[in-house]
Amino acid sequence: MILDKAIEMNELDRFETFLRGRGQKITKPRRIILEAFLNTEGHLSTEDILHEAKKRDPGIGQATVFRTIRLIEDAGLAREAVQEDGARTFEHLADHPHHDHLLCTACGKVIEFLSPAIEKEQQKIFAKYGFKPTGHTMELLGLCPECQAKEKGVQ
Amino acid sequence: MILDKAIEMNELDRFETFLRGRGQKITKPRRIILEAFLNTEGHLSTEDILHEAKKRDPGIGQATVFRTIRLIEDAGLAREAVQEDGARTFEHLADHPHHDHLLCTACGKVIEFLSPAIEKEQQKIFAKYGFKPTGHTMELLGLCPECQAKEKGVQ
DNA sequence: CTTAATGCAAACTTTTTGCACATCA
DNA sequence: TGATGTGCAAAAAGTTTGCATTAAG
Repeated sequence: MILDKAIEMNELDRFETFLRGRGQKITKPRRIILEAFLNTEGHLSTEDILHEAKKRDPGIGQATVFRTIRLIEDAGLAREAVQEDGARTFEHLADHPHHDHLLCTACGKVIEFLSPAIEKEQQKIFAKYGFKPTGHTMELLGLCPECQAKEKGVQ
Repeated sequence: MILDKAIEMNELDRFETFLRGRGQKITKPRRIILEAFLNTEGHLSTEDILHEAKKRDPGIGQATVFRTIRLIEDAGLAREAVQEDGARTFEHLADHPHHDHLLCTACGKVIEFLSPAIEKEQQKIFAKYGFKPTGHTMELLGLCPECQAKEKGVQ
């Protein structure tokens, strides 16, 4: 708990520094929305974030959530991660340097992984086409062991 | 032209077989929408597809486009490829077995590539977590050589 | 105090649905 | 002919914007 808090403070600080740097204000709703986002694990939809924020302060409006998510993204604390079904979700970035996703198309389970071999190959692709890398996303889709078992049982 | 037509007939056939297999009907709007989609290169938005279909038959409604795109996807002839900005686009699949994308975040240019080394590593990831692979998407984001040059010039 | 941010509601955008009519098998 | 599909328009979702009020610096 103490550790969690420490990480969160750190991110709150980063967010505040970011806002101050752009001459923007540090407001209660912004702090609440960031906190709601940081304290919830996984891939959150805008709706999830609104819901979490409302738990903390029911007066929060969704417009503010949308506006603040954009700020959190700009501050480099969140990344939009589009799901298979096209749903827009956001994931933490600061305490999650970089990873790719392996997801189960049946139950929606998400496993995060990092493959240095793949990262290296990606750099080769960038170099081959003369691109300056700025980022990448990779999603591997499949059936997790549990869902494979379930599938066999049912059919 | 003759070759194009041959490929297209082939895909139309596949689509018709798919529909027949599900007891669904092969209608003029469905043929027109598939044709509009197949004859336009690149990554199409739903709007693009509607526009192309309307060129061929102005009577086509957007609801039919949405309903038919889903069929085309289900038939395995198209894949949804979500763009950086969250826009929903579709790309051909049948004449385009598999590839990944390298895209320029400045001008939106898309380069398709295939890296056997990456494909092999991906299989290892699936195996490591016991997943049965069903697909994957990978997008590398960067600045293309032209936009790098432009950036230097301006700044 | 001054400027920016908020919450609400209305406006937009994109996608889906209901239904009377048309079309395919 | 009977079931399915179509186009239209209305409804739903999801997101953004305008504006009077509130709050931060």
